[in-house]
Amino acid sequence: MEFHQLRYFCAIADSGGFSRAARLTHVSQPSLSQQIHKLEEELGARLFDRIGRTIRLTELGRAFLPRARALLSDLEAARSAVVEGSTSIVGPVCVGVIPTIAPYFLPPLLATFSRKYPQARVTVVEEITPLLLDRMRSGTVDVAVVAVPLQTRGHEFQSFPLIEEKLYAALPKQHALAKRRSVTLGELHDEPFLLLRDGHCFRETAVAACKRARVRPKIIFESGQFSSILSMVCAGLGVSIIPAMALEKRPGCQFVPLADGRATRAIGAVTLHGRSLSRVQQVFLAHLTATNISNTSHPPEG
Amino acid sequence: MEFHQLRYFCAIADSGGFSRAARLTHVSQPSLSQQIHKLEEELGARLFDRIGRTIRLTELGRAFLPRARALLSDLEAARSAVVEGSTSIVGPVCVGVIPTIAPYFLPPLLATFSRKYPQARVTVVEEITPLLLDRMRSGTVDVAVVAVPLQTRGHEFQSFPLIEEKLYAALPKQHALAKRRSVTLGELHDEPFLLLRDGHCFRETAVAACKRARVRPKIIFESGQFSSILSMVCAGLGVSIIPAMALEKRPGCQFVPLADGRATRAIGAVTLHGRSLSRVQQVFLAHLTATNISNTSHPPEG
DNA sequence: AGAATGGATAGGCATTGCCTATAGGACGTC
DNA sequence: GACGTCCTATAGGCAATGCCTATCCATTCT
Repeated sequence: MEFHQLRYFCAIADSGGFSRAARLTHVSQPSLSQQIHKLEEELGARLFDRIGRTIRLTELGRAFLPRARALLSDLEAARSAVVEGSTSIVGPVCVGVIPTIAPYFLPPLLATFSRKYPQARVTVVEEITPLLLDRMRSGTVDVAVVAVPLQTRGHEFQSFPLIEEKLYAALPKQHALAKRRSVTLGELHDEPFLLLRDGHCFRETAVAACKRARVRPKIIFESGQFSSILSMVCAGLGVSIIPAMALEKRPGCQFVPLADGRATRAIGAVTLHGRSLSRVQQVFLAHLTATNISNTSHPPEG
Repeated sequence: MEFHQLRYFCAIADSGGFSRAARLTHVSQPSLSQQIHKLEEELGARLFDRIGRTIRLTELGRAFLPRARALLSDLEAARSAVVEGSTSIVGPVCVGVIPTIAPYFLPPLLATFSRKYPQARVTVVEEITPLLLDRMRSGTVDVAVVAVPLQTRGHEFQSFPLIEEKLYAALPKQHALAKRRSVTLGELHDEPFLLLRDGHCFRETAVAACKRARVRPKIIFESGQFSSILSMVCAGLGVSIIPAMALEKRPGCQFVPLADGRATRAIGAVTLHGRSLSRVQQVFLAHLTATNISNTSHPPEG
C-alpha cells in the first residue's frame, strides 16, 4: 500500500470515475486502473464496483475512504510540521560559555537577540571548556562560546571566529610599570602572580604567554573569576594577566597592554561537527558572528 | 514521501543506527541510507545527526517521529479494517422479494439465518420485480428473490436458481373438476379467472400458461395478493392459478395440479452484475441457495 | 598502530510505475 | 439495429527507482 495509491483512490472516489480522476490528477487512466487493482489485490477486496460504465464505491471502499483521506492529510501535516519547524525561528537554543567570557560578552548579545526573536528560548550554561564540549557531544548544549582554537584533534568540532582580544597586565596603581604604555612579561618575572584556577583555559593562555617570555610566574593565588583577582591586584598583592573584555575601572588598579603581539585571546563560537542546528539555532549563531565581526578587538582602556 | 521511508526512519530511530535497523528490517544498510537521504532531501531538513559513527535524532527528527509512527499505525489500522470488514459476517443485508414469494418463502430462511449470524442486520424490501431491479441498480437492495429468468437483456444481472415449483389450478370445492388428479387450462377456458394485478410477474406466468393452452382467460378480478384471490375462489366466484408455495388449506377450495409440465414458476436469487457483495451478503446468498437446493419443488398438497 | 565498526558512495540489476495503443462493454442516437 | 461515444481493462515498452554488493572513509576500540 503506497501513498500514491491512496491519492488515486481518493481522487477516483471524489471525481466518480477513473477517467475523470485521470484528467484531474494528470496521470493516465490505465495507471489509475493498475494501481487501484494492486490496492484491491493487496487488501483482498474490491474498493469500487464497476457497474456498466460507471463506478461506485463498495461498502468497504466507503469505509476505507475516510481512512485514506486521513492518512493523506496527516502526511501533509507531518510534512508541513517539519517544514514549519525548519523555517520558523522558534524553540530552544542552549548556548554554553566559559566563565571568563560569560559576564562580559554574552549579556548584550542575548538582549538584542531576544528582542529580535521573542519566540526563541535561549538558555545559558556557564562551564569550563571541556565540560561544554562534553555537553555538546551529548547534545545538551547547541553552541558554545569559548577560547579557540580548541585542543581537540580531528574535526570533531567546528568553530567560527568571533573576536581576538589583546591581553593586559593588571598592575597595582602604585606599581613602577603602571604608567607605561606597554609592558613585557619579562619585566614582571619577579612579581607575584594571581591567576585563574586550573581548568580555566585562560589560565593556559596566560601561562603560554609567560612561557613565550621565558617567565615562570610565581603563582600566589588562584581564583575562579577575574573580579576576585582584580580586587587583590588593587590591594597590591600581586599582578595578573587579563583579557581586554575583562577590564573594568577600578581605583587602585591599572591595565597596561602586553607588548607581546601574540598575547591575545581568540574567541569563537563552536558547534559539534555533523550536528544539525535548528533554524533558531542557526540564526543565533549568525547573530553571534554578525554582531561581533565588526566589533573592535581593542576595547576602551580601563 | 513513501511508507517504506517512514518505516525505515522509525526502524532507525528505534534501533539507534542504520546498520542495526538494516539487520532488523532485512534491508541492506545502503538502502536505508539512501531512502533516508531522499526523505531528508524532500523535507529539506536532516532527520538524523551523524556524529562520529553514531547517529542521533535531530530536533526535527524527534518531532517527526511520532507522526511517522502514527501514519504507519493508521495505515495498518486502515488495512485491517478492510480485512476485518471483508471477512467478518456483520453488517447490513438488504434483500428484496416480490410479493408473490415474500410471505411463503422468506420467513423461515430469515429465521435460521438470523439465528446463525446474529450480527447480520437483514432488512427486507417487498416490491414488484422492476422496482427491485431499479433498487439493485442504485445499490439500495443487495440481492433479490424473484421469478426467473428475468426479461432484462444482456447480463446486467446475475441469477442463482433456487427452486422451480409447479402451478396449480385453484377451484371451488364444488367445482366439477375439483376431484381430478390434474387439469388442463383448456378445461377451464370458460371459467371466470381471478388473477394478480398487472405488474406482478406471476400474472405473466399465469397468462403465459394460458397462452400455451390457447386460452384467453376471462379475468373478472385482479388483486395484489393470493389470499384475496383464494377467498374469492372459496366463495365460488371463479378459478385461479396459484404456485405451489402459495397453497394453503382452505375450506371450500381445492388445488389441482396443472397437467402442463411447463406450467411452473422458477425462483432465483438475483444480484447486480459487477456488484461486489460484502461477506455477510455473500453468506446470505449462499444461505439462500444452500437451504433451497434440497427443497422439494412439490410442496404438500392443499 | 591495527582491527573493527558504522555510515556514505558507486555501480549494476530487477522491479515497477507510467505511458501509448488497443481491446471490450455499455450507453445513446440515427 | 448498427454506429459512435464513453468508459474501464489489458498489453507492451520505457524510464525511474529501490535494492543489492562492493568499497570507501571516518571513528572507535584493542
